[in-house]
Amino acid sequence: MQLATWNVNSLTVRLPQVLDWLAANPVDVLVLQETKTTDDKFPHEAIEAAGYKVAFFGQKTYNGVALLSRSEATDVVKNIPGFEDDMARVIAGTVDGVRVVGAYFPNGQAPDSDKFVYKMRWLEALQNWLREELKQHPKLVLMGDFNITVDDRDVWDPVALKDTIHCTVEERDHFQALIDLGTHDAFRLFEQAEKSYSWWDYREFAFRRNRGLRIDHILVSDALKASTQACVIDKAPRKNERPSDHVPVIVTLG
DNA sequence: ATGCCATGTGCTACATGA
Repeated sequence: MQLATWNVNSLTVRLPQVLDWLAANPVDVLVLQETKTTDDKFPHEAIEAAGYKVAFFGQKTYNGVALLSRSEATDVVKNIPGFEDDMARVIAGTVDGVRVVGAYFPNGQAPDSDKFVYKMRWLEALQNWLREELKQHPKLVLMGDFNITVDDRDVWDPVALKDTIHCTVEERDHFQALIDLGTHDAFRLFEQAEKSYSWWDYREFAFRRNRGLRIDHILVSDALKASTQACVIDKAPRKNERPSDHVPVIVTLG
């Protein structure tokens, strides 16, 4: 079973690239972030024609998430239960016995901003919900755009970016709290090339210079760790015309 | 210190992203 996550930065713009990518990478599950479209405009027919069931949860202009799967997802949940949120950031469902949680974590803007306070509240709520989800569904995958670098290996210039957004101790402590619930950063279960990133700024030729961050992650629960066979970042779509600034991350479960 | 680019809205500039 293969599962993937991709922040597409507007599904309206990126739909042809998503369909091309799925044709070349026929994963069983793909979660999308930043679809940036309302549910009435979501391109579900094109996705279904490509052989995928799809659950989606969006809003105008910002955010928006989707869960594409070969088998239809059951027990679909949108956003974090009990956490009041104007923003469409989470979609979860059970696919082939695996609980899949796709999430677009808040950006946080700057460590001294109101948006950072919201990010911390959101992370706290996610952690509390995930603790319960893991009890219900030991086989769980949390994946998406975390907007957090796990450690300095995930940062192209850790000195210059020390304590800036995505690199603060507070954010990394929250990431560790998710790990402490009984999950594993699938990417680091395997040997990886140095300077592996999942996002590069559109400006300053950041991709060509490999000035990026690894902020898109896949966490597999304890019960899935032994069957986790590979985790890779697919940089190829970043070379497309009009690329997303993020690329897909893929995990293979045995 | 800011914009550098990209997206959506729709204000022919602004908010947001990371």
